[in-house]
Amino acid sequence: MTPTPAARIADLRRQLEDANYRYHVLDEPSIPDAEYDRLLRELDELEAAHPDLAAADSPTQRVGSAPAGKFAEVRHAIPMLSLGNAFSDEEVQDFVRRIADRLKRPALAFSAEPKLDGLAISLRYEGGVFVQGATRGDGATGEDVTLNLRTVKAIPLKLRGKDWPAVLEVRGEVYMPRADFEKYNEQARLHGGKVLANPRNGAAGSLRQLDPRITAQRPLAFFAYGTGLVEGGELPDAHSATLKQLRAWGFPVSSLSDVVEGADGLLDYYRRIGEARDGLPFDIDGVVYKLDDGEGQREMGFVSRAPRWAIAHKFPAQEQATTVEAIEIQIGRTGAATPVARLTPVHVAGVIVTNATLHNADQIARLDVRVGDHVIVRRAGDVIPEVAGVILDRRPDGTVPWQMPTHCPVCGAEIVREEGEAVWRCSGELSCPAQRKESLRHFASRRAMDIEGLGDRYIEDLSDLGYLTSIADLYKLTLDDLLEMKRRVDERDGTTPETVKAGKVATKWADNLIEAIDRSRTTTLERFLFALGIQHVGESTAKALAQWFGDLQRIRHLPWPLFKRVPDIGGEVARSLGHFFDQPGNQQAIDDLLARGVVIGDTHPPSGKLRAELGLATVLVDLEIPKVTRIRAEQLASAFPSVDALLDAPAHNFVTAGLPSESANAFAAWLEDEANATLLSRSGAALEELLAITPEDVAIAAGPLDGKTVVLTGGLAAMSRDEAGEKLEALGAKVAGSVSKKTHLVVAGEAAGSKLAKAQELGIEIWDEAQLLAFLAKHGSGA
DNA sequence: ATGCCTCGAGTTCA
DNA sequence: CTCGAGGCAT
Repeated sequence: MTPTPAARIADLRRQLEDANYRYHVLDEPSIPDAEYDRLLRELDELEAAHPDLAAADSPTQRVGSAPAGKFAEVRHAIPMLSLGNAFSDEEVQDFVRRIADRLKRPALAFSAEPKLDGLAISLRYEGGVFVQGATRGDGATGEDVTLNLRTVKAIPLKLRGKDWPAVLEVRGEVYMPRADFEKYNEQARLHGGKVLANPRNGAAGSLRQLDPRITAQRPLAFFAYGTGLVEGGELPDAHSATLKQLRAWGFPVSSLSDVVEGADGLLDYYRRIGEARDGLPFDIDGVVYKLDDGEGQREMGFVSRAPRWAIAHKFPAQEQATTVEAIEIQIGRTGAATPVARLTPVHVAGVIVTNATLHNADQIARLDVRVGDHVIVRRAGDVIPEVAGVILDRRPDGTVPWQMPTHCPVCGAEIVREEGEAVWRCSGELSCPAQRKESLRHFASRRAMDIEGLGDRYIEDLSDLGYLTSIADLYKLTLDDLLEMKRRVDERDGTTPETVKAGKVATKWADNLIEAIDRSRTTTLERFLFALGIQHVGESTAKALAQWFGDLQRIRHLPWPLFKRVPDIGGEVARSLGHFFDQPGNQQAIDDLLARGVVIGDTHPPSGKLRAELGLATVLVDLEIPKVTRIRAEQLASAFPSVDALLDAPAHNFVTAGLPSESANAFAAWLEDEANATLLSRSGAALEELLAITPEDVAIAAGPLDGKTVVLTGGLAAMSRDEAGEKLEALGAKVAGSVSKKTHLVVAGEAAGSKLAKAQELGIEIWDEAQLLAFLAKHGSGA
């Protein structure tokens, strides 16, 4: 028999409330989401059909409709207190000692719980029904956000069980679980909505929405941690028992809450939670300790607005709010204009942060960071601070969206962006002092020419005073130049000249620098190529070029298409190389370097592999001639004996060679261009030259690690990672920078991080340092 | 075209 | 370390 509507409604409400309770309080979902939605819809329809049976505490009534004009003020009957903070073990021990002294009791039990990074609120229940919710505000007065809080499913609209006080105020924290925060932002980004800065701000912003329907869209959750006013009923004396009671009434209470004894117990709890911190589904900024027994609490009382019986023990902050004082741009070696936020200094995770990169203009636009904004700076797993988001609620009036300047702040040249690229670049090239300095810095760096002692300061001074205009000038510097420079810097800055102060010792740095420069004169081809700072040519590409071509003279005059024969060099990198060597200034610099004594020690003939790769057909393909595909190139190569024959041939001969007229015409048209014809001619000549040389026999002794890809991570004690890499390469291994499916072996040193985790995930063989050393020793290259 | 996998480039602070 | 993008395999 069908139940009466009233009975069905009551049944549905009970089922839905129960599902809510199991989901949010017990953390044990009892019915699938779809089933929950179906029941909710059925209840909604029944209530609509029977308005007389509607009720404010029905699960359908969480989302009201009309947006309120603004929030009313709510005076807290019992103020919402703030807590004292402890940042060190000593402060916690002091806290415990103070209580023990005053209460004359040595053994003290504390209720300890994680301190959620959310928003403190107070919930008022009358007769077991939720009637009002308010923010903490200044502690005495908050804002009435009842309608918004009703949408938070973890907050019961009606208490469970029985024997609840006539009036009950429950205090707790509204927060946004991390996973939901990520999911929400992903959606927001996808649909161009507002991205939340972090979970805490997400929760705060959501509760302050004037339209509860918006709040209902936000994934908010709640934990209860205490009570306020209680009338017409009693709560247990101990805090831990109160939490238990709250849980029974239907409030979510953190399962991490615990009762511990004494200072040692507290500190142990702190460490336990600290270790679990990263794995928790929500953000916490510390733990809270409360004296567990109520009588003791009453005896301890308050200081101003904080209880003497409780304290918050904070973790070092991973995130901090600060303000953007300016957004400046920095010009890199390649001219890349990187915006950097100058911040009001803040402590984040142990260091003072004043700068944070904003990556590029797109990133700024995405976050909409403006000068004057309050922002959140994060120093997460890694070391480098970043701006995680903007606190829009606190944006001052009159800010304007940031825009990339049109001209370089250093040299005044235009700042331009290549089609489809994310980075803007200063077009000043080497006429831009910033780019020149960065080139010098790169040239002198450890992995390039390795000039010890030529730090940023000297590069700055030497180039500002005109001693260094190009990298080649380095090898022209004399001791006198350095001393003169130093004297002029002292004069300029008004500092006391050290030469006068300390006599002979002060010239030591200059001697050392001259010697370091001298030492760097003897180098390897790969270091030299890397040091030149050619765009897209890093260590790895420089090494490949050195191995394949073997000689700077060959490389510096090579037409760009031939670079493409080297694995991992494609059109972009090849063109970049060609462009670099086409600049007379660069060729001059190379001549100067060689003339001033730079010696490249490891010149050798091109590799045999290169010869195998070379041919007229490949050159034609590499030239990227429109409509000339591999097949067409091969037809041309077999019909014409040489490049010269191609250049002399009339266009119709291409058709005779077998090309369709479309390709033949395109090729002929391409050849019309003088520059193309020259490039083809030069490529042909280079090809013949290379083929004429007997290639180096690449008889590589079979190493134990041939064909294996190895990744090094973490710190090693016996040697540096670079050294270990060299030794592994000597045994035939390819040393890669990141772990992927293709990695065969990961060597994990001290404090290995994400790469080790990834290796474990992929089930890749992992060695510790001892295993590595044993292996190296066994194969004759011990430490 | 699409989706890895690498490499290059840029960055902070003590 | 992270992001962007070049190179290459599918």
